[in-house]
Amino acid sequence: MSQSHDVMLQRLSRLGNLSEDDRKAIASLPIEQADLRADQDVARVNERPSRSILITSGMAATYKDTLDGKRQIHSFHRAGDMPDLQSLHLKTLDAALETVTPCRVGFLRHDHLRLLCEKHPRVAAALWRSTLIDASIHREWMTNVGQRKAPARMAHLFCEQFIRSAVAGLSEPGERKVCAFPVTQPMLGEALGLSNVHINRTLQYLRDAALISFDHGRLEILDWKMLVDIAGFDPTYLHLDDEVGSRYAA
Amino acid sequence: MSQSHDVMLQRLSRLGNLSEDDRKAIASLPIEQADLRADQDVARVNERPSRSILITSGMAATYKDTLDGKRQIHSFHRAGDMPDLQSLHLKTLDAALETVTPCRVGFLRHDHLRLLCEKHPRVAAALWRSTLIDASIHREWMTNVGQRKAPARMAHLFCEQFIRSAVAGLSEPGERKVCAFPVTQPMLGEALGLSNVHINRTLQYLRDAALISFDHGRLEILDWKMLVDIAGFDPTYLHLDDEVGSRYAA
DNA sequence: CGAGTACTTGACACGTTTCAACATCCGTGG
DNA sequence: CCACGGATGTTGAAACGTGTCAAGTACTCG
Repeated sequence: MSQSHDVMLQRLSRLGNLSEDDRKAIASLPIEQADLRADQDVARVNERPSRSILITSGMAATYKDTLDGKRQIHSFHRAGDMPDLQSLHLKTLDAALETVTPCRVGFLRHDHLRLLCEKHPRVAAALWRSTLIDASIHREWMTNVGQRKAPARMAHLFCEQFIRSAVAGLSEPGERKVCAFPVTQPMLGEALGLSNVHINRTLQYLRDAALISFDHGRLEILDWKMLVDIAGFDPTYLHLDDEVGSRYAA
Repeated sequence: MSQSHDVMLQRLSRLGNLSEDDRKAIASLPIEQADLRADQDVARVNERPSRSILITSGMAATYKDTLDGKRQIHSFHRAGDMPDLQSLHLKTLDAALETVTPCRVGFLRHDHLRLLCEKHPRVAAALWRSTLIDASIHREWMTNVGQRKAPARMAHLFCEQFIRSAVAGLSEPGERKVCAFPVTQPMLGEALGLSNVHINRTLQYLRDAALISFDHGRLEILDWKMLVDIAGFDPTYLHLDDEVGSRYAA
């Protein structure tokens, strides 16, 4: 059992009620591991992959380029995420995937996954559920970019990223709300639909209000309540377990 | 076999290769039909539904309200769409659903759907695929709202809506590109993240450029090539069949 | 040490929102 | 049949948020 198996088992166990048999099937799934450098294209638009990727460690992002040279980041992914699982049932990739930091990834062959799904309906349901949560996050981002002004939009992203870090067991231990968020300001802009200049100024605004600190890829949330308030943040869309979710409820 | 069965069979056949046995199973799925008036809430955020909805005729929209009273429309749905199919594997609804026109809908009980999925993996795959296409559309909308200016954004929506209408067999026959798109200008604004005033002006711009006509809920695309160009539209994200898709390719 | 990338700042331009008023359409009841 | 009311569409002017341009600083990596 590789580190990838471990990460995948943990994630799927949280996504559904698996039997011992299901777990064994996952554990014996062939996974090819690889280590990737930062800022590498992992999958490109219009490709027709025969395998999907599991992030085992590090951070990656999915995005889409516009014809006129802009791009929109759709999501930041951490250990346990399967950013292009959709390709299991959609021939053509409609979004690209790149590493943000150095990543360890696992490659899951589609034929193996399909067999697994057929024999283990609960695993299939968990994987399906995973893609449904991605869609839910997309809906929230659409709402974020479409309806909120820069400060709220950025605050919202920070709230989400901290929770996702925490749930993946990656936030720093202790009282304070600290996690890695190793993105540049231009990338923040591409995620939020704002220019890098405006990102810079909005960051200053949130910093000056003593709500967050953010540098060297490290995010600390100094005033969770206030940040949630500014963002209009409601974690329902992350579809966390009831106990986990209530910890971050508005 | 009700009209809803008919619509569902057509849709699922297009989403996957079904056997005769699969088709029979779908045909014998219990579906409760209902007729709804326009502007009715069908499902609300935070509900925990035990059934999903199939649009059999008419148009509906999914959306999300912001805490400060704005709202973002996530998608417009027509015959064959299952706008809250996600609830099959996500307990809590994170988006609401309302009718835009009078609709005939079919209610699909989750327990029946789960049984169907377990016994008919190809049907399961088709349903899963359907939710994955929704997610893909979400990604494109996020990109649209985040990166494109008003005219391109609106042009993009019109391109998509015409294709979805056509694929559902709802566009008017003949050479000209005409379909029903029965939404008000304020609703357009909620879909595109623009104020109703600006929607009005952008509409005038597209009309004056002789690209579209749009009134009384009827959309005609007068210059498809030019509209696609302005929008930066690429239909890949709709994941149409190869033959159908190439008809609208850039 | 040098070069490129990220970050920061200021001034200005532009797209979009807001506000307010008015026109038009449509269904309903008098 | 017409009068009415409410929602929808239209217009103008001003305010605001965000983008663009340009220049300079500070990192980081080779």
